[in-house]
Amino acid sequence: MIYISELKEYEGKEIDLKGWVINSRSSKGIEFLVLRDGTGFLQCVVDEQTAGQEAYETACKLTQESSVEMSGKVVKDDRQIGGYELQVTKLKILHLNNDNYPISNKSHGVEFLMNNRHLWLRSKRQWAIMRVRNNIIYAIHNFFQKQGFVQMDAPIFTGNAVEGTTTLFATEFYDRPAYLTQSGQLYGEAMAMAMGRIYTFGPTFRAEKSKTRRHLSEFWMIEPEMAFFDNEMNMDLIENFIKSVVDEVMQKSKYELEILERNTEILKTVVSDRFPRITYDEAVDILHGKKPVNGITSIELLEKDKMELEEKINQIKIEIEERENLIADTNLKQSKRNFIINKLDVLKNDLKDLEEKLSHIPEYLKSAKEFRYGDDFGGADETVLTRMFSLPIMVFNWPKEVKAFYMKRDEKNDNLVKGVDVLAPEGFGEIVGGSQRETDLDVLIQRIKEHNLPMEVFSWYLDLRKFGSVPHSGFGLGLERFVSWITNTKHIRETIPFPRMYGRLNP
RNA sequence: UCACCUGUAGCUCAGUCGGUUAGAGCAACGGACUGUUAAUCCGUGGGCCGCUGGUUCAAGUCCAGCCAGGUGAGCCA
Repeated sequence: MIYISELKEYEGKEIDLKGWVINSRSSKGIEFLVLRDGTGFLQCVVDEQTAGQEAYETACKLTQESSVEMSGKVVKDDRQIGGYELQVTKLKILHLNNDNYPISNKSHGVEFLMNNRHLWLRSKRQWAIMRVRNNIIYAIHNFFQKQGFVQMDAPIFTGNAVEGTTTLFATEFYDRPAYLTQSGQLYGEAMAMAMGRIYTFGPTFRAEKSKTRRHLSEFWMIEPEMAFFDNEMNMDLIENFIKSVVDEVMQKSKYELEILERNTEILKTVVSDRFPRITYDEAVDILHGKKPVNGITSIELLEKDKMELEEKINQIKIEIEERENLIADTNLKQSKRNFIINKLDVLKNDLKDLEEKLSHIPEYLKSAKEFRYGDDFGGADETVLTRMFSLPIMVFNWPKEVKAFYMKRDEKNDNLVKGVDVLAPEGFGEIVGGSQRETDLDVLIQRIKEHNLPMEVFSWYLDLRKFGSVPHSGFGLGLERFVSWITNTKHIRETIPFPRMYGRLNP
């Protein structure tokens, strides 16, 4: 058996394939079947003349997502997606679907697709996202393993909230209350003191009732932790890591990124250009419009975006009016009229989207202008900041109030901690949060008290500062947010096979 | 938890000022067409207008409550 991904080795040869029919088109005496086999997509032509009457009649019976087995000749054809097509000589049905396949080749709403997630995964776009996800996971392991990091698994059951801020999923552990982990970091620090450099790669749970395109209740996180690393080295590692993964994925997932219509020019600059590194103070100045980037301030850029949007909206409104005048003509042929009405629906949807975008801009402006020094960045602020750059940006030196207790304070300014957030461009927001960790026992005890955290839970963690305490740093990367950005998928729910989010436990 | 938006055929959506028998495209089914790319063209079937109550001579349309979903805020990766 041959897979579609291997076709270029079999040009002109007769091969056997197995797969599912995703679409069929017919003409008299000729049937076009689009086949998928998990490795790719291929148009198969069943011509009554060459394949024979029996195969042709079988082909005519086929319904969407029926499974088949076929033989045929591989022919180069530049018009096709993969560059090849199959001229079928033999065709056998493995399973003919009696019921209609729910997901058609037309548009569907999110709720319907999510209810049919188990079938939706077969669709081309979902297939491509999952393949890229796989290559990202592989590239992540590759990067760390090549450098000698040790992969470790942190426990999923935990006794207490690590940071005390987020809501955890409560469960039960032999009649005792327990929680599902929200981070493996503290355990990662312990392992780093044993192994030098480690990384975790596992599930993380947050019981936040957020319903946004950036949140999941269950997601996968990569958390490296390195002994003898300060925050500078940490930032260097983060940047090299992201560059390396993006580079590898671009090489391995060319076809998938093409299906996803990903602009790879931006990804190329991610690999080649240095990421902007700005302090929290500088980020605030940018938000306030005091500090221009590439000759333009945030306020000016937003005003420009607003004008461009308004122009587009006007254009669409004119188009809608023109078409409405056309269908007012009662002599118009019915089919022509329907066609125009469909086009109108599309235009109205576009208009709705653009108007929604436009309506957010005043919020962005307000949020940016009125941002209070010392606060954490909200979604609107992140959007404004990343809009200023085309590369991921690293924001470092944060006010201690908005960050976790374990972050190392800045020797030069006691109000700041050595944390770093990486914000992905193109509106994708925070993908990495990291920091140098506090190494001083007394300072750490003080911080735990300040954050009102239960001291007894941290006794083993404090041991790490009692015995051979060393400077160390680490970070956490949200896998699904990373996949969202690389694949240019607006909603995080499409980047994991079966998302668990507020209001969604099935399928 | 709060704010805004949505719920009409299997799917995506129209439905004007409350007024006759509820509309289209796609999908399904039947037919035409020998190279289609979400093919096209002709035809057929398909409805608890989210649920409950209210206003009215009359409700898909107006009002209230509930349910479900979407987007954002908070929180975060």
